[in-house]
Amino acid sequence: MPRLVHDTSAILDAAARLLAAGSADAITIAGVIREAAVSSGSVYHRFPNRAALLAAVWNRAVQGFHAELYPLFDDEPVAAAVALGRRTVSWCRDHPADARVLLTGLGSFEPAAWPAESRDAREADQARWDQHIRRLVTGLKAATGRATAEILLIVVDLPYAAVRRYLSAGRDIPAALEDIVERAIRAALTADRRP
Amino acid sequence: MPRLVHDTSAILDAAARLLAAGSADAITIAGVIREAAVSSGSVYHRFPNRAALLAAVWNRAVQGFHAELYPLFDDEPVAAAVALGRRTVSWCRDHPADARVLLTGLGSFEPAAWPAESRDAREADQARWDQHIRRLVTGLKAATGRATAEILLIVVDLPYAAVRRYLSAGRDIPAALEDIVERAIRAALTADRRP
DNA sequence: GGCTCTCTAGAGGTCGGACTCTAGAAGGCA
DNA sequence: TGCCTTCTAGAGTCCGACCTCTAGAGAGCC
Repeated sequence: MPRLVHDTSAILDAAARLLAAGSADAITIAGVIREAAVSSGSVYHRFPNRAALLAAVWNRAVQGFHAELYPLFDDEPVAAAVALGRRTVSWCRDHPADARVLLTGLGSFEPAAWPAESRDAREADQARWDQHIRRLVTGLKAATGRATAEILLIVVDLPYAAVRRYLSAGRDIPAALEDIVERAIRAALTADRRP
Repeated sequence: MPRLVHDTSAILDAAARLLAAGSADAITIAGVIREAAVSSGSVYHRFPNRAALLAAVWNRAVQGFHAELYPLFDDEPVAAAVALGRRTVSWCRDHPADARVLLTGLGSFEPAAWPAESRDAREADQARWDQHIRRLVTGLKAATGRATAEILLIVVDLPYAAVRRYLSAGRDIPAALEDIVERAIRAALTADRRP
């Protein structure tokens, strides 16, 4: 009988909680079994191995994040950059566990061991994301005269840096951080450049 | 007979290399034994356990980094902030393995399990570093009117974000990055603020 | 040469985590 | 009611990592 006593997302939630309490290697099958109060049979019925579980944790987090940001790319370049920075901050505040997953970085999730379908799903989303970013960079080059490396620092890396300080320490993200990020992005994108 | 066939720093170098190839949990005693071509007896003669080895790897990296930056705090605030940003970039280029150690973050090195003397050494250096940062923040508040959170983002987190993109991907840090970081810091610290 | 003391080599003990396997619980359907 | 099919429980195997322990190598000193 298809009973489905346990919810798959509850297992992923437990894994994300373990990660928040340590590193990605804190996500062990034994740990998930304890944290989610589930048997090993239930875990292995859903995920063929630990790598597939890690892949599911990562893909769920990154797809949720991207889905919230995609609509913001439609705006005019500088406005889009500011909106992306602000929304990055607020998304991290609203989804601290998934934010910790992204902060940890793909490399810790052993993507080389993932099953093919997890890898394909990730690459499909990554390609779509990269395409959005490339279009935005092109627009910002025309609007501000900055080079690619400079734009990526201001638009992508700076909001990441803003939230990292608080997420990695387990502290709440200050309410003023959106304004701080916006000011920094605007200043770095629009200030006069010295000769 | 005090023979000292193996150098302790060679063991730490091997550990840093293992970290660069993966996460901090890639630093296993078995891995160090292989990577440094050393017996387990030699490792445990120097370090009572794995936590002490991790502590030595972390402390060596962070102390080397801080030692290079301390002299730069003596300058006038905005100039000091710019110099710190530039030197952070160049230090990471010159010491990629240690830069990867710092990038990984203290939390991955299980500081709770460290022996007391490693913990004391870390806290002493951290206190000295915090004191320098606090003085700089005070100076920058007076010079620019920014709040603490905004200054920390611009001065501390932004240079970190600039190098992270390249270090985590294992790519070389571009020669232009110092200039990019300097422009971003100056712009964010000195631009007019909207009401 | 003998003695000491530091350091090394490497065999094993122990433990925890990944994964397998089998018995069975329980809804839907004839 | 009895069968099928999905899902669960949990015991058990295997493997790798941390750490211990002992025998001994080799410089310095008498």
